[in-house]
Amino acid sequence: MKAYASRICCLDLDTFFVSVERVLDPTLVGKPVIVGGRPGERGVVTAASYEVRALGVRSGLSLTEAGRLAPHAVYLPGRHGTYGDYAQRVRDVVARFCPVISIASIDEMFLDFRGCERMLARPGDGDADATIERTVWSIVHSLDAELGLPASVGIGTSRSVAKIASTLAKPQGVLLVPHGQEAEFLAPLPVRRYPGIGPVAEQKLARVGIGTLGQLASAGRRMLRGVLGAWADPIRAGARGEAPADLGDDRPAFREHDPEGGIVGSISNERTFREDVGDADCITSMLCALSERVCWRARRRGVQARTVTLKLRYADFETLSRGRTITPTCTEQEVFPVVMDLYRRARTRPLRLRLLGVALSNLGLYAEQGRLFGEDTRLRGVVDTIRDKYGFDSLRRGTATGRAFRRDDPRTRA
DNA sequence: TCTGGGGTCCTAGGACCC
DNA sequence: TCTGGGGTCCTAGGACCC
Repeated sequence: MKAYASRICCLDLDTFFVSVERVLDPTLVGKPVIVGGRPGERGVVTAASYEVRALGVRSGLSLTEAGRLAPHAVYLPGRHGTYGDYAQRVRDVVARFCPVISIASIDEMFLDFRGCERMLARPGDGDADATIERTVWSIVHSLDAELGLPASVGIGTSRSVAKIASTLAKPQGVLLVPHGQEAEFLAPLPVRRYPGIGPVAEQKLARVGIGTLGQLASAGRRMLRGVLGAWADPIRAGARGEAPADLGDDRPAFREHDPEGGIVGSISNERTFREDVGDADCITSMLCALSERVCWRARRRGVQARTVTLKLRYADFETLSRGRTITPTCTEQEVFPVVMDLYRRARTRPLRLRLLGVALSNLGLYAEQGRLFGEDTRLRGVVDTIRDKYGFDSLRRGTATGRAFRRDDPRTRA
């Protein structure tokens, strides 16, 4: 039996948040549903059912605009903990069919069937592609039958092709791009379909007369480098269906750690105020809460951060960030003062604020250190235990000011 | 009609060191 | 004293994804 020609599958859950809401409340089936908040609120659509997509509502659209386009839709605030639980159930189902899974996001994952030939093959299968397609349909049917969640799958020789195929397969379909036909498959598609080409790159390409992936594939190398920079070669190769140069395809299935032993990634929390804020106490309180939250998440992951970054957005949407590299930490006692200092340096305009954010990056493995012992640590251990069980918001710090971290302040005791 | 929140990755300039 | 280049780290910002 011949081996699979580097078969990668992209499994994407259709309108995932809406689908979960419909599982929990079947009366929503067939109705126009928008997840993200209520019209008029500050925020955007995070998921839109097909019924409202027909009206022009897309995820990312402001709720105000959504309210104008679809005033009679059912608006739901969203419950991300629940969506996360369902995402895990989906992964459990998929894992029964495919041992190598790479989680791309809450509603999307990549499956690699290489090495599973003997395990999957059935007498009726014509060839390897038929085996894989049949297996993928089994997954789709299982997700539907066991969880009530529709999914679509694209199959190809690279992540990019598989991903594009999965979007074309919707709703609840499977699309396989045969090996050798990638370029042909991609050629008529607009460049924007290619993962990594966003609005800016699309505009740049449009200016030099490139609108489709076929045009991009046959564009001159030098000219393309002038437009896209270092991106040009890998994207051009991808558009030609050349999998080895395809962006991101050499990524390991799970990238928890980098080669140096550090932890890849960052932890951030940010908040847009319901109304723009100028009050100093309110700002300090928010920075305190954000510091506390990111540190709690860092401790849960067992990591410490070497970089703390403050994000600030003024009422006129001007956005800036200020960061600092510090001795690795995962405690708000150390992070909050840095955040406050960064804030004082960043806040140069008297204009009210729209958003504040705190991010931890440059993460490393947690090492219990001497300075972490003491009453603060024990208290934090208790607080963390409760929060791990009931969620971060089960406990709130009883303060609205920056004095929260003074050791002698009784309100510090959560 | 203003534009969320969680991320990843890349770029580019300056500091600093050899 | 002047003149370098290369490498790495730090910082800020931006494109992009879901």
